Amino acid sequence: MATYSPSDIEARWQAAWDKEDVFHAKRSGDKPKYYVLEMFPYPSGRIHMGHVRNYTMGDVIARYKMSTGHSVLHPMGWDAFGMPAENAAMAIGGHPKTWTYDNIADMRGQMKPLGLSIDWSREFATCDPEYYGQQQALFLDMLAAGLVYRKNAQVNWDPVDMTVLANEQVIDGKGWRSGAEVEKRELTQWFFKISDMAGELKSALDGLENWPAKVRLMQENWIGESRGIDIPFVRTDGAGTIHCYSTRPDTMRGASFIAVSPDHPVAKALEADNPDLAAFIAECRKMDTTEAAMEKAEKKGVDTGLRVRHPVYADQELPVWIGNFVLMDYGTGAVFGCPAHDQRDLDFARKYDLPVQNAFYMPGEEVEVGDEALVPAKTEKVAFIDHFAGVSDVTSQEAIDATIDYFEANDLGKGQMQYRLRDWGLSRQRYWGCPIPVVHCDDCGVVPEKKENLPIELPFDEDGTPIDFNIPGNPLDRHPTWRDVPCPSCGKAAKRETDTMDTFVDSSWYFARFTAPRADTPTVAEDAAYWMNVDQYIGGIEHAILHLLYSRFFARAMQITGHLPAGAIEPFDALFTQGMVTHEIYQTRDDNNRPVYHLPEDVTDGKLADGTAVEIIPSAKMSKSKKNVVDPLGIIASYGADTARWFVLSDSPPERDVEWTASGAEATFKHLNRVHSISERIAAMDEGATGTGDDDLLRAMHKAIHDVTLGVESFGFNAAIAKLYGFTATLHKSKAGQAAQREAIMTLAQLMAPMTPHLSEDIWAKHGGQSLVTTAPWPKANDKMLVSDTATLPIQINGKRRGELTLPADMDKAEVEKLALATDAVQKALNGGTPKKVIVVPGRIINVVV
RNA sequence: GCGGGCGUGGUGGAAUGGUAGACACACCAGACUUAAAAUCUGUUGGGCGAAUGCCCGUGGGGGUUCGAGUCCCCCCGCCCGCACCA
Repeated sequence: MATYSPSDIEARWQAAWDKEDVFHAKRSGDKPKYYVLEMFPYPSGRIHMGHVRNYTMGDVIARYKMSTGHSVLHPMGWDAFGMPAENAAMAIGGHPKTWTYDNIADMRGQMKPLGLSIDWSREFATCDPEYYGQQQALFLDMLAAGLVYRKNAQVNWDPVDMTVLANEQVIDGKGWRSGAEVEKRELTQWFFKISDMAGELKSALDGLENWPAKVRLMQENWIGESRGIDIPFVRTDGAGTIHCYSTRPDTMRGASFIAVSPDHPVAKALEADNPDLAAFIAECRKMDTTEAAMEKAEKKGVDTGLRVRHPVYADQELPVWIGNFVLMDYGTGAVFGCPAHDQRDLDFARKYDLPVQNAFYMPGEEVEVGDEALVPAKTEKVAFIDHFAGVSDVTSQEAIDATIDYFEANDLGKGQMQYRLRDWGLSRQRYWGCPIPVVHCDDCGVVPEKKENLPIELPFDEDGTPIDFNIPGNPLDRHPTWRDVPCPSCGKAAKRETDTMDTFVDSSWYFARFTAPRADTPTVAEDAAYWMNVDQYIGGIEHAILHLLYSRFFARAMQITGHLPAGAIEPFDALFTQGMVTHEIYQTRDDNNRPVYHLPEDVTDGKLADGTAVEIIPSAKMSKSKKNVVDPLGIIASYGADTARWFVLSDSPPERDVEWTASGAEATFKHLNRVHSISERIAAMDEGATGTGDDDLLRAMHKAIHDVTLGVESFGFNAAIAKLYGFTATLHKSKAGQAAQREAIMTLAQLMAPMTPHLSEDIWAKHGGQSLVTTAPWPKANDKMLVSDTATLPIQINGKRRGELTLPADMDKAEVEKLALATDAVQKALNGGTPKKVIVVPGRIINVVV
C-alpha cells in the first residue's frame, strides 16, 4: 500500500488543475455567479499563518460554490503601495519598486503551494501603472462630479522627515521614525466628500444583514449621527453672528458663555492684534492630538473680550472665549457653555469664575449645583425653570424637541443632523503611491490632467534623475523632469501635484477592478454587472471601519460616475471577519532579567536544546518580536498544504482566534494519513466483497453530507470538520461491503475537498471518480436516509433525566406517553399516584411532572 | 464615560429552550513488539457507591418555564470598539 505523501500528491494535482484551467472565472449565461474575495495582502515578502487561514476560508467557500454549480470568481492581488517599501529603500537601499515586485514574486511562490482555487490570470498589484492609471481616471471623474475638493487642513507634520504623518504614526507627540516633536501644520490637501454621504452610509447599514452586527455597529458609531440645532448668536459689536451647534438646546437658559475653537475665523481675526490670544492659539496648535493626550489635557481658554446676546433673553450678554477643547471640524466650531448641565462646561466655569445658572432641575435633586453638573438622561423627566419654549415637567428629549420647534418657529436657529464622520483627506507627501493627476498652473489654477495622458506614472530612475530616499521629504518634489510640465490647459510652464494618494484609495475599488482587470477603463459595464457585488468578503476585523467604510463610499462614487451599474450600492453583500492564528510564547530571562524569546521549533517539551526550561506565556497573536511564529512553508514542507489548511479551520470557530499547536498539526497529519490508508484498504478489497451494516454506513454517510453541507454554508468549518472526523471513524470501523465502503470513501473525499483538495483528488481518482473532484457536483443527502426507524427518547422526571426509551420514530404522542408512564423509573417516581403533567416532544424528550 | 461581546472539563471548544461537555488536544490504561516508535482499542467533569445507581456541575445571586449553558433582572471578572463630538 502506498503511503500518504503530500508533496507528491499536492504538486501533481495542482498541475492537473492548471492544465484544465479549472479556476478561470468565466461569465456564464446559464449558471448563477458567485464572487468570493479575501482582503488582498500587502506584499511584505512572507506569507504567515493568518494569510493561510484567511485564504483557506475563502477557498473552502469558492470550491464549495464551484461544486454547487456556480460560476465562481476568486481572484488575488496585491495592496502594493505604501510606506514599508520606502522605508526599506531608506534602510537597505534600492528602489521601492524593485523591493515590492520582488516581494510579490516571493509571496506568490509561497502561496501557490497552498492549492488555492484562485484565478491567477486576473492578478494585479495596485502599483501597476495599468491599475493606478485607471484609479487616476476614476479620480478625475470624481473631481468632475464634485466628490473631491481641496481645502486647508491641519496635519501632523514631522519637521525632520518633512512629511505628513497619520495620527497612528505619532507616538507621544513625536514622529515614529525621526523622534522629532510633531507640529500641527496647515496644508492644502485633497479631500473626498465622504461626509456628504454620512446619512446614507449609516442608514444603509441596516440592509447589510450578512455583515457582523459588531462591524455594523462600529461603523454606525464612527459615522455618529446626532440631531441638534445651529443657533446664531448676535455679536454686540455689530460684526455679525457666531453660530453654535448644540444637541441640548433645552439647557439654553443656563448658557453663560460661548466658546470658539482656536481655529475659528473669529479667533483668527483677533489673533493679529492680540498677542495674548495669539500665544494661546499657538500653544493649542502644538498640542498633542492623540486621544489619550486629549483626554488628559487641561481645559483652557482665553476671554476674547467680545460679547454676544442671548438669543432668547435679549438682556443677557454672554462672553466669547476661545477654548482649547472646541473642535473646528465638528458642528460649527463653536459651542455655548451651560455649566449647570454639562460637566466640562462646569469645570471650565469654575476655573474661570463664570456664572452657573440652572435651566431646570431634576425632581428630587438639589437645585444648587455643586461640583457635579446636573445631566439628565434624555428619557428622564425634568422640571423647567421659566422655560421659553413653554414646556415644563417633560422628559429631556421632549424638551429638546420643543426647544428646536420653538427656535425654528421664531427664526432663532435651525435644526440639523450632525455627523461625526469627517471628510477623508487623501493627500500624502510620499513617493510610493498613486500620483494625484492634476497640474498647478499660475494662470489656470488647479488643472486636471487630460485622460489621454494617463497613467501619470511615477518616475523611476530610467531618465537618469536619481531618486534618493535618504533625503527627508518627498522625492517627487525634488524631481524636476517629472514635476515641471506644461499646463494641460494653456500650455504654459506649470508644476505637477507632487502629493500621492493615501493607499486606502487603492484598496477602495480593487474588488471592482477584478471584474475586468485588464480593461482600459476602470471597469467594464457587462463584467461589473455580472460579477458585482462581492457575494462573500473575508478579512480581519481590524478593517471594520476605514477600509470597509471607504469601499462603501467608493461603490457609491463609482455609481455616480458611471463605473458601477446602478443598484450595486454596497460592494460586499456578505462580510466575514475571521480570527487570528495565535501561538504560545516561549521565554527565558537574561542576566539582567530581561525577557529572551525562543522560536517554537527550538523548544521541545518546554525545554531548549541545552535543557533550559522555558517559561510559557499563553497564546498571543503571532509576532516576530515575540518569536511565536510558525512559518507556513515549514509546515507545508513537513506535512503538506492539506494539513495546514485543515488545521487552521479545525479547532476554533472561524470568527475566533485559533491557537496553532505542534501537537494539533501533527494530529491533523495523522488523521489525513488515516483517511489515506482507509482509502487504500478499501481499494484493496475484493471486488464485490459484501459485508454487514451497509445500511448503517450509508445512513451515516448521508448524515455527514447533510451536516458538512450545513457547516460549510454557515461558516461552521470547525463543526463541519468535527462531523468529518465522526464519519471517518464510522467508516473506519464499518464492516460494510465493498460497494458501500467505496461509495462512502468517495463521498468522504468530496466532503473533504474544500478543505483538503489534494488528498481528495487523489482518493477520488483512486476509486475511479470521473474527471476532477474539484469540478464534480456536490453530493446530495437523501432525506429518507436521514431519518431512522427508531428514536431514543430521554425520559425526564421533573426535568431530571431518569431513563430512556427506544421507540418507533413515527409512534403517536399518546402511545409514547403510555409507554413512558409504564417504565420502572416513572412508576417508582409516581409511587402509585398520577402525574401532574406529561410533556412529549416528538423525537426529542419526554418529561413527567409528578 | 459611552457602546458591544464573552465567561462551559486539565486545554481548544460543541450544544434550533429539550440527554451539557460533540470533535480535537493532553493524560491514563491495554493490544501488537525482545524493546521503542508507528498503529490499533478503551477510559477520562467532580463527588459518593461493590453495583443497577445517586448527588453536584456551564463566573456569582435571583427570576420565567414542565424543562435554562441558552430567555429576563442584579452583581463580579475579562476582552474589543469609540471617546474634549457640544
